Amino acid sequence: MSTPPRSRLRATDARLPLTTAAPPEGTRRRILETALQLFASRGYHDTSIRDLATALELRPSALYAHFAAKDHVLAELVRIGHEAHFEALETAFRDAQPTPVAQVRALVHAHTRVHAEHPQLAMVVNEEFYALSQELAAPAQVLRDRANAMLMDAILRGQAQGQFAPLHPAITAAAIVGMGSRIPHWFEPGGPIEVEALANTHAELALRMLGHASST
Amino acid sequence: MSTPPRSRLRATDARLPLTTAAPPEGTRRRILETALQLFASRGYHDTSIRDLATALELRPSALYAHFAAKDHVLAELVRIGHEAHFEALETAFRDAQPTPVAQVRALVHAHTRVHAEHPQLAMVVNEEFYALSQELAAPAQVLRDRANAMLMDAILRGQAQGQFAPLHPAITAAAIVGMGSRIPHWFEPGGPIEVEALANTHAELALRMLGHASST
Amino acid sequence: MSTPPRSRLRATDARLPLTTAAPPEGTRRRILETALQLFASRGYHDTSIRDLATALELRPSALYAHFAAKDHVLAELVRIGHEAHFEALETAFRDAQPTPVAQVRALVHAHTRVHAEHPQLAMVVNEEFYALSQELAAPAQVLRDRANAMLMDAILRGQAQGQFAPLHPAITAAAIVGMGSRIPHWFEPGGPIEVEALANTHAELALRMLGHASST
Amino acid sequence: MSTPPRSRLRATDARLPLTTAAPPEGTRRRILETALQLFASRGYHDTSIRDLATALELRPSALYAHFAAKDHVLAELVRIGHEAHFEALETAFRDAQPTPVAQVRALVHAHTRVHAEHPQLAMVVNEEFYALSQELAAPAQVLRDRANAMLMDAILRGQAQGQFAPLHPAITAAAIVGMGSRIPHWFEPGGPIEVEALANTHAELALRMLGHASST
DNA sequence: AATGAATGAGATTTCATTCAT
DNA sequence: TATGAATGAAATCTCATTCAT
Repeated sequence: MSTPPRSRLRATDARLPLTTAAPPEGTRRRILETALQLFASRGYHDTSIRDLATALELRPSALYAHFAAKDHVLAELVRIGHEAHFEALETAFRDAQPTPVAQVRALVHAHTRVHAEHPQLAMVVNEEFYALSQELAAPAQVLRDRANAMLMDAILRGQAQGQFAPLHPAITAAAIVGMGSRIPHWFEPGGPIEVEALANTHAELALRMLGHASST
Repeated sequence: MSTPPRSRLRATDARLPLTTAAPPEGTRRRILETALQLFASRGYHDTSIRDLATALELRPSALYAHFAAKDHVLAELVRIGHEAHFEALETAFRDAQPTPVAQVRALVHAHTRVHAEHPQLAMVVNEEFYALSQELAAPAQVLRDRANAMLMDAILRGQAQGQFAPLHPAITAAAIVGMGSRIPHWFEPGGPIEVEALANTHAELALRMLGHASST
Repeated sequence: MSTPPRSRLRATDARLPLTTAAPPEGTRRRILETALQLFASRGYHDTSIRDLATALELRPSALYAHFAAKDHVLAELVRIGHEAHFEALETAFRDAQPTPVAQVRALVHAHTRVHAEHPQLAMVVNEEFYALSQELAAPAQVLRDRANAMLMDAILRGQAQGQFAPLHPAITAAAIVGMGSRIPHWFEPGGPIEVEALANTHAELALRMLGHASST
Repeated sequence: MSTPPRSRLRATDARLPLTTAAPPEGTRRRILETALQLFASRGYHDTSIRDLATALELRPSALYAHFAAKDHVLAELVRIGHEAHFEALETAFRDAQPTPVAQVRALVHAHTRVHAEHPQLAMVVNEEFYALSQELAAPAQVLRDRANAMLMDAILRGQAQGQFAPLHPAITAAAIVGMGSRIPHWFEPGGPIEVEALANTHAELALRMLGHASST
């Protein structure tokens, strides 16, 4: 933050609610909500403890009653984000018809919804993840790998069963996952595009990329 | 950089050459090359002038004979990156057959090549752009908008001519552009995937997303 | 301060008390007292935050809990000085007989006392005022203008009533005011000249300059 | 100088000619003229070698072919100022009738002229003198003391001869000298007051302060 | 006489954090 | 749970100056 007036934000700086994976109320929750907003719009390294305290109308030292250090706040947000994401994918997968097409559709739909409904969390999870030490990032990394595996697994089963004709499964999977990651960079909640429409469109785009016949 | 031992990097920290849009040699060029590497792997705000000077085996004050301020180094990299990107797209567009399909294929191919051949520059251009003041970012923003317009224009012409059946042109364009932006996050130059293969695959994926008939 | 050994001081470096317009006690008061001494003897621009912190047996960063920036310390001293000066003049004017002669005598007497009793504050107020931005200097400028107006008004009334025969009112006013401003450059508190004697002498000199008949 | 926009100047920043005590032409002269302007309006410590070089359209290192160090530039200006001042006083004294009244009138007239015609030099001589080490200031200090002695001597002779009735010779001398020193703080060359009128007025004010009978 | 590149010291200020209260 | 005061380290940047050219 600091002195030079930065007018452009990376992401919306609206005050968005946290997911249910966060603590329900109290100062700890307020800190997380405010940090989320600041980390998303200015970045972790460009947000100081003083910026955070100022936005909370607290003194910097007060934060240390709730978090051991600045990076623990980020780690908690990253954890919350990954848990919300993973749970959404797991639920979608469990509720889908047990076919690769249905599963990919469900996974991409859920992946998109999470990114569009929680763009700040998605921004922090995707862009500020690398500011964490390996130790603090580890729990999130596990979920990240499992989520990717779910999608890759469905793609490969679909290919084996002849429903998909991917040009290159790994490249295509990266493209599909990336479609979601980019959402907070351009999507505006409350704008002209509905979250549900976006999720459906992304699901169909994924199937098109995979060469699924009926998706024209 | 700071204290906490960060083992994971955001992008390759290999020493990659700059594009021809950069100054040919001398200390200014060395500063840009080194800054590119550091900004790409650790981020602009997590790279200090001291880190940069140390990597260059110079004293911090020596940098100020070449750049007025830290953000001017970033601005120059962002400018170089956008110019290289824009020139690649322009050349590809000019050399392509004058049909929407050929043009989209050429644009996506070029877009992908630039991101895969200059992943550090792509990372800095895409992720650290927001650290610049509006004033310093303005020249790059112009090129960014023009590049997006080139693609969008080809998509809409293809749709009008019946070669494309996009589900939603704006969402699809964002997905296509985003495919490139994500490359430095996962693609390793010199790894198992060739740049040319990646570029061709992305071009075909784009046509599939646009619902181009023969791309199955 | 810096390297070159400066042996000569501009003003006494004795530790003089601040006026009652200053905060009564605490670190903020200590900072102001020490800054006053340093700014008066070495000048604002030649006194670093480190010099100030060293003299206070504090770390430089500790000062920022009390003042937002170095120039805010100067601005506060300038404010205190102007308030003490203006109040002294106002009180003297109020308590004087309502004749121009008595008023000029009272104003010059008070003006002189303030400069002789607070030579460091007078030095900082007169010589370092220009180091402040217009914004920070504004409150002091208002008092300065009002004080000058009080004197000028009395002079012009005395002239209109025939008690004064000034050669040139504006030049004479500048000379009278300047007599006070020069005090910290030569007057030594505790030296051979008493403050009260100096104040009386300056008052009579002012009346002589104004061509007041009985002042021989 | 530096970043914060300082709008108020201590003295006129017009480009005024140097006295004949300065080198006649060439870069050394240009440096002195430009330094005079900057030191007078912003102060010695707030003017950097870079500021000076920039104003001269030279590189900072070029200055070192002409002056050994920054303080040598100031010392030279201080020397020039004191020589011009002392010569003016000496000439005026020599040409005056050999009476205390005529000598005081001549000395004050010359003292005033020098300050009014060279306000920048007067400002630097009076306010930045203290930035010099004792060694560099010594030659100027000699002239300063001799000039004060000339005036004090005339005053005491006039008192002994009954032409002056000073309330306190030392205080009065300080007031008379101070009248001149204050000139650059308020007097504007080319403004409504002529230099000659100012010099005459100051001379009469001095005689009034000294209690000279006919000066009413 | 002037330049470009560099330096070592130091400038002001901000950083995350601690600790007594 | 929060505060005010303080700290040590580090941030960006400027300083006067040097030196090879």
